[in-house]
Amino acid sequence: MKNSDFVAVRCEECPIRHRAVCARCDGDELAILESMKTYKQYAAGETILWRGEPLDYVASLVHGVASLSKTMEDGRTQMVGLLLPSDFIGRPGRTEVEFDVVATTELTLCRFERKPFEKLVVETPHIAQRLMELALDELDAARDWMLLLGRKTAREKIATFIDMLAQRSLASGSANDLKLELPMTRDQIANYLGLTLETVSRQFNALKKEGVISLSGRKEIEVVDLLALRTATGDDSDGGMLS
Amino acid sequence: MKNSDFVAVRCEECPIRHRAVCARCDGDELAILESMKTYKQYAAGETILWRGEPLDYVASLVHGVASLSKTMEDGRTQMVGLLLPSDFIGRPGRTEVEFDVVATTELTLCRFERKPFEKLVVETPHIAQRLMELALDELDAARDWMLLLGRKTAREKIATFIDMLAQRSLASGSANDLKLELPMTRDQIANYLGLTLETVSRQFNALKKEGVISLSGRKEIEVVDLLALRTATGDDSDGGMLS
DNA sequence: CGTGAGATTGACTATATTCAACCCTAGTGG
DNA sequence: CCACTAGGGTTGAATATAGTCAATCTCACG
Repeated sequence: MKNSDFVAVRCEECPIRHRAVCARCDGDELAILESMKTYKQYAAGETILWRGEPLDYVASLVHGVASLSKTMEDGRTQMVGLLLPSDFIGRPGRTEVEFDVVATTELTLCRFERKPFEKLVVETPHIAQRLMELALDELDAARDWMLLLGRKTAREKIATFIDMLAQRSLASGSANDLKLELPMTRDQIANYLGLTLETVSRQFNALKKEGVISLSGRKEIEVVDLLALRTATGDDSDGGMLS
Repeated sequence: MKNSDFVAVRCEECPIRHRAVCARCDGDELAILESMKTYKQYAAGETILWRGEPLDYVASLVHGVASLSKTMEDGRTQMVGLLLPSDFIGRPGRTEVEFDVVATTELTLCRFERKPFEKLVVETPHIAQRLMELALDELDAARDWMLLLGRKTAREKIATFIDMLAQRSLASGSANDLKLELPMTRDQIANYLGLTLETVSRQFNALKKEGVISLSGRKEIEVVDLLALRTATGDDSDGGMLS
């Protein structure tokens, strides 16, 4: 489904109903959220929030992909998070974010005004609990990424990145052939992995030459040899035989 | 104060009373925690929790320093968090940790059995809210560290590390000369910064040669030129003039 | 005072970056 | 319908930065 096809839906039919911040809500709670929400679309490349900008809305990502990134004075940038459908933007008790939030694909947000939402969080343990879980999931993801950034080789970084996309594709139950669409340009992938875009390109083509993946077009990847890919991530010695 | 001198205290007199998970608790809530808590000491180098081990206790770090680290099959390790006094170990809804928790100095924990504590969290919004804040603080710290790991040079990493220690020393109100004690060995610092211990050593001595810091003994550092140190972190162009 | 873990230093190497040229290809307008 | 163009991607050569391996030093401790 293309993002531009998206139209507002009732919460009960929302594709992220069971995973977003509203996951634990019962009917009454959902009705309140329903009355508060507004949808907003963004085009690929558009900045959703600038670092330091006051945070008037919080939101759930309905579909599409967004990135969180930090930039140094001299222009070096590092992506510090990747937001996928059901992920949450904004946090209780903070009035601004200290990174940029950018749409890497077309995307749709389900937004709530921050102030009323914060009031709702206090009154609704189901939402507070789910927010806590989401924050802890992000923390786990950040820590895995720290290991990647600090200790993995370029090859392992690329393999880990592709494997992550593959896992997600399999988990989301869609076609279980391993054809993936890259949600980012080489440059953005480089910023995510702490590499340069040239190194990203070289490693993609090295894996292709070895027959681990195949590439076609700019954003299509197919995983040809999942076992070899797993081995190349450096994460485990058995190439993921247990999964 | 040496850790070994620490003896159990009443919560009201606890050094981390206003920053730990109990920060928002009123007298009644504090009385409940008081009745549940037990103190436990660890020696420097001792492992507090192994990755994957079942989590029977959660705890606040009363004093000393602990580290969270992940290790790859081939032995490469990356520290993914540094725990300072008032930081919390363990999390609601998870029965194990997926990193090792190690004491880098002598330290004292204020422990609670996990099950009763989780029950208390549900019944006590003051604790749940504080846990959320602590989790978000950790998330911010992790993201800053991702920028460091992914994009900073060895020199910038070392300067950032020393600056962080200096900030903390100033903040904790202790003597405002900039003499610091390193809470870790070169090897541990290397694991924190995504470097090798040789590179850590070389960069420390380069900064010393340039007169930015001075070193004496194994763990004593003095910041001689804070402005130069700030500049060397790469974080801002003005060397921190506004602070 | 001796010992050993931790730290330093040096020489060499490897990996990824930098700089530069060139190549696709999707989208545009003639 | 085709040629043009620009943004993204690839490839190569030279370089730089941090890693590796190895020898030596030094401090803190018994």
